[in-house]
Amino acid sequence: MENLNTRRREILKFVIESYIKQASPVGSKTLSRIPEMSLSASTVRNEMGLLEELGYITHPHTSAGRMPTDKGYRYYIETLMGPNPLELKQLGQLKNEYANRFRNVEDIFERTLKVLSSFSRQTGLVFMPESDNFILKSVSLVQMEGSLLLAVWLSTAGLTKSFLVDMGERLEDEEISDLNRFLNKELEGMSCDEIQDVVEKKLMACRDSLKALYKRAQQIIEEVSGDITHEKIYLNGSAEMLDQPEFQDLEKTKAILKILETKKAIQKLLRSDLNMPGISIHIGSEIDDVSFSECSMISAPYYFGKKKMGSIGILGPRRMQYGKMIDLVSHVSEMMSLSFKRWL
Amino acid sequence: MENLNTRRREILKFVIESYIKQASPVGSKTLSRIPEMSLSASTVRNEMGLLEELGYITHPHTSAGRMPTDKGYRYYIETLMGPNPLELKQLGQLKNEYANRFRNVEDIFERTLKVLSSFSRQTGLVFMPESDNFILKSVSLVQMEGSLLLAVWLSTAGLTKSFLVDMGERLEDEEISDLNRFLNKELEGMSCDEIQDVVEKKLMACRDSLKALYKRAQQIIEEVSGDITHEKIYLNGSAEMLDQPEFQDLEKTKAILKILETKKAIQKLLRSDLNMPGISIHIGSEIDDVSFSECSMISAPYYFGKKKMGSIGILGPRRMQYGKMIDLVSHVSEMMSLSFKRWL
DNA sequence: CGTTGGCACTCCTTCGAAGGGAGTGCTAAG
DNA sequence: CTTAGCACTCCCTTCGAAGGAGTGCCAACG
Repeated sequence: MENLNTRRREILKFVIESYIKQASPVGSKTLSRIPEMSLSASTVRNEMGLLEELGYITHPHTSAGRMPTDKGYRYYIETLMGPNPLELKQLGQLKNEYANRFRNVEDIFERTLKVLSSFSRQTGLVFMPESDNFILKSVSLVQMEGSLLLAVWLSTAGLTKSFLVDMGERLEDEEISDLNRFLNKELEGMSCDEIQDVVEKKLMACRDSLKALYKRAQQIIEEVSGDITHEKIYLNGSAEMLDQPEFQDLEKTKAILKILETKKAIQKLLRSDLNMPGISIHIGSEIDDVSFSECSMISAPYYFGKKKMGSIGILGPRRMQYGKMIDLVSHVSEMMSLSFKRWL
Repeated sequence: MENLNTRRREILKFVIESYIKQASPVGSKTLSRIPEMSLSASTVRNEMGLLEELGYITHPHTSAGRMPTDKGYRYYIETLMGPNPLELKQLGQLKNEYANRFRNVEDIFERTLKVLSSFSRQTGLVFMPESDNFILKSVSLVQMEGSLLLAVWLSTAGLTKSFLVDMGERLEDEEISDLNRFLNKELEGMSCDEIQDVVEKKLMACRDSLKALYKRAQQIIEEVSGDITHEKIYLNGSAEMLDQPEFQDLEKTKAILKILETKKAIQKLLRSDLNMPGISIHIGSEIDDVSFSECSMISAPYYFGKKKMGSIGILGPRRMQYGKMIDLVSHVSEMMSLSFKRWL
């Protein structure tokens, strides 16, 4: 990698930054004109030829200027790019979005999604994995019509999920409240997986006087089974980024929109990013779906307390302002994580 | 309206149906070729000229065939269109999607959205209005860190919403369960609006011995205020319909996608449709946003018991198979409503 | 009088050729 | 090593011609 001397790095940097700004290939003449680099177009051409040979830049066709490759972008992000944080004003607005206390977790997710898309003007991503992160805080049972019972599960993070369970016969009010107490006592603080695995043993061992209760409890838990949480992913703001010139090609754009709508590919990527520490960046074809060869994605985890809970990110044209976008995602993930602290 | 004799109606019908199928203007020669209508192209031309004068069809330019106007489509739907229900196979698949019992309301919404978009291959719409439909079934209070209490509100329809409330000081477990019982007893069966309006009077009048409890209750209710429900609208499946030829124009397509993403316009339309009985159809410019001049929307209400709860629908190119689509929306709304019956 | 064939006309679409422009690669000289 | 010059390549836009589809109108026909 280190076969680039200062001048070549300068040239590469300028090519990339100019391309990010202008969205059109940059030629040798343009470069020779900038005062800091007092070189003739011809010299620049030689250097650019070399940079192309090394795979950092490329040509759409013979008589066009140069534009960065994935490798070029990556080198730029890792080595060339100076600090380019959000402007203070933007950062202030961003903080403002998280200034009010949130009354429930759903609002945090919603706000985060909106913030990501509106500040980046690209597609915002919020991902919550199917997880052992679901730690049961409480269960509450509500009598419904006939033999039906509604079990509302609440996680420590404040997420609720309800299940309608048919108990076979209508329970007495008192039986329900006994059951309620019992479930809460036995299951509180357990993770999703534990509830399934351990519950049988634990409940099995309970005192004979509670056997009836135990049977009921099992009935409920069976119904709920492994389905207390499931992966969720939210996308927003795809339309606005379509104004970028890379989305001129109707067919390609449609393909991207279709894949975004299924959410699968993005979901997979965010899931694997969760295993990485810190911020992940995928550039162009590094996203394995061909349709995204003109896109990049930046993601970062968010935390519930000390525990990684999920990840957020943005997806936009490969030609994006990486510095600012990385800063954005990183700030948002931090502020989002902070917002959870009331629930701890 | 009734200035159309049989032959003209036949011609209009054929023009519309052919245009729906082929997506390109239909000329007099095409019409004269069909055996049922043994007329010369010239005669057809005369009739078409008249139909155009009456505003049922139009010309993109002099040397193009005819295509329906909004008025033409409406006349077609209301008068010309024969019964054109879903095929039995499709209907079977549709019913199959609702064959399993749903374990919670969110699943019903999710499934419905998916069904609408996948069967129509257009954008599916599910709308839940901010409503007096929220009838409180139960509240459950959960102790969180410090002085925080999480209040989980459950509606009769099985929707939950949670609110984190700062009580100022940490409550005793017993106090919480008293409060819990109290709230449930006093508020159960009340609508969203009533909770706000009546609660003060009702709680005010309570026995002195409960005054402390009352104060606490009020604290919680204030926090929750009018925000127990808010309007929700879900869209899905916009990408697939972009394959239709009307979405060739990139700029127009972008405009549509942008407006779909804000959801506002659609939301407004669905809201007003709720006041109509039965199925609503909006054709082209009848949707007041200009971007939708090439689109139509079909919506129908769904019921929770006897009560209108919200509406669902589809949005697609104006050139759609109205018969089948109306049948689809109507079946889905019915099946969705049926799915709620377990909660009643 | 409704129906029909004929015909001129309009307008869109496609195609290819021409011209201009931008940028390159190579070469030779400084 | 750097630079100026130059031929070359390829894209993009413009333009006009050709072809095609469909109309509107007119005159003739039963």
